[in-house]
This record gives sequence, C-alpha cells and structure tokens, in this order.
Amino acid sequence: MQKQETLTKNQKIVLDIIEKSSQPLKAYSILFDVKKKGINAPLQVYRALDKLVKIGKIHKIESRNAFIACKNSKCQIANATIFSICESCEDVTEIHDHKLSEHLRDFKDNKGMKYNKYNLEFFGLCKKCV
Amino acid sequence: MQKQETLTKNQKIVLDIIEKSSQPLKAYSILFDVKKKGINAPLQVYRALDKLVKIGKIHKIESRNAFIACKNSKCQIANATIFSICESCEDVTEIHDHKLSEHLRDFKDNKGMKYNKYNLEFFGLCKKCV
DNA sequence: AACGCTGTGTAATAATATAACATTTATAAG
DNA sequence: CTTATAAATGTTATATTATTACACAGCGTT
Ligand SMILES: [Zn+2]
Ligand SMILES: [Zn+2]
Ligand SMILES: [Zn+2]
Ligand SMILES: [Zn+2]
Repeated sequence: MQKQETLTKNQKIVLDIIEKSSQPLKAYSILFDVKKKGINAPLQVYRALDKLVKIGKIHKIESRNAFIACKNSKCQIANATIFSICESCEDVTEIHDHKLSEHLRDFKDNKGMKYNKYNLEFFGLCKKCV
Repeated sequence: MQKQETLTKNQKIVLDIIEKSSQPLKAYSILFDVKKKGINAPLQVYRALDKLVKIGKIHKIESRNAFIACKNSKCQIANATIFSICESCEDVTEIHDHKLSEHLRDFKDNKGMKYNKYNLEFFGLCKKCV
C-alpha cells in the first residue's frame, strides 16, 4: 500500500486546477491560472507538477507537453499509463484496459531490460471528429 | 505501396547525421553538427526532421525530445512505434515484437475512436545498468 | 506564362524547462 | 527543547525546444 501523501499548499493549488479540467493543461497555462493564488514563477509550477506526477495524481501527456489528472485510484504510482488522443480536437482520455495492461506489464524484450514503467499513446480521430 | 521519396539536400544532411548515431539526437545537437554543411538555423533542422518523421525514416522519442533513425524497412510509415529506454544510460532501442504490435494494432476502446497511430515507450534499466 | 506545391534562407520570437541561491517549513532524533 | 536533515518555497536568471512570419527559388501542370 502506498503511503497517503500530504500535499503542500502549492501542490494542492496546482492539483486543484488540473482536476477541475477534463482536458490536459500546459504548465504555463497552469501558471497563468494560479497567479491569483500567489504562485508567480514557472519553477513553482514545475516543482508541483514533478511531485504530482511522481505520486501518480497526474500524468504527463508526453506528445503534448501537458498534464492531466488521474481518475483511477489504482494507478497511484504513475508507472503504467495508456492514453487515447484525438488529433483533431485534442481530446485526451486515459484508458484502463485490463487485457492490454497485462500484455504490457508482462512484456519482455530479448535484451534483458528490467522495466518499471511504460507510457502508451494512441492517436486518431474521436467519434465527433471522424 | 508507399511512393519512394526523394530527399532534398537538407533532409539528406540531417538524416545522415541521425543514421550515423546509434542513439537519439536532439534537434540543437543536430544543428550544431550540420553547421559546417551550410545549415544555419533551427528551422532548417526542424523542417527536415518533420519530413523525415512523416515518411518514417526517423522517429521522435517523445519523452526525450530526441530523434532516432528507423532501421526497420517495414515501418516506413511512422505510425506504430515501440521503444525501450534505459533511465540510467539513456540507451534507446526500437522494439519489433510481432505479438505486441498485433495487440496494439487491434486495440479498440469503447468510445469509437478511429486509431491511426500509436507510440509506446518502455522505461527501465538495461543489462549494463542494473 | 500562370499556378500550385514544396522547399529554402533568415530573423525574430514563442513556448517549455532548469540552474543557482537564499530562506523557510516539516519531520525525526538526541 | 535543541539539533539535524530532508523537503518545499520564493526569486532571478538562463537554457532548451520549437514556431511564426516573410521573401523567394525550383519544379511540374495546365
Ligand atoms: Zn492514471
Ligand atoms: Zn476529436
Ligand atoms: Zn521504426
Ligand atoms: Zn543502461
């Protein structure tokens, strides 16, 4: 069981903004939003983001340099993420697919790598944008 | 069948540098290397990179903002990539695993997304770094 | 020739992320 | 309570990654 982390003031502010958005937010857009709450510099945002990613409260969408809240209580450690991304409207959804996760978790290459994390991003068009 | 593209001068220069490296290169490190060949500005590099990615000659390692040559003749279209990344020495290897590729290609979510691309990155420690 | 398309060269700037330093707060040990 | 230690903060400056804007060149098509 993962120890329940107590978030600090800045971490709470940043997490709050991200959780209120259904879609990924960029660091500087978060910065803009939290200026009214006393966070003034990029580094303050990036430090909070780093921590939140580390404890699995949020995930980074690598191809978009953006951050989205994790809604899955199981994925408290940010080590196994799958996203679906619409290239037209940029809608992003985290995917929880047991079978696929299992395949990825069990994957072994032929070079003896010790895996502890993966990130998978699917791209395409959502229903609305087809 | 994909039309065989004829590369332009700048595209050839950039591809050449990337193919000579076994490991991913960053855009500005490529720029530094090609200055002696008459490429002076970031944009010239980024334009060549964009094209090379589009035709599948190279892939972008999203989590590293770096570019690596594709050695697989089959993956001429850059729409299905799997990488293994050592978090200690940063060694990157492209993975070609038929079974895993099949699973990813066949994956369907429950929202009616039309996928046309995916990118998967595994992270861990390589044999040397364990 | 006129057009559309792709690529080029150059300058300027935007967007993303980190380094360095001084200080403060939280936690734990003696 | 005091001391030690780790984690977080606040601030400034800077590094790194990527794009906008504009003028023009080459090439194939009509
Ligand atoms: Zn999650
Ligand atoms: Zn869409
Ligand atoms: Zn490839
Ligand atoms: Zn390694």
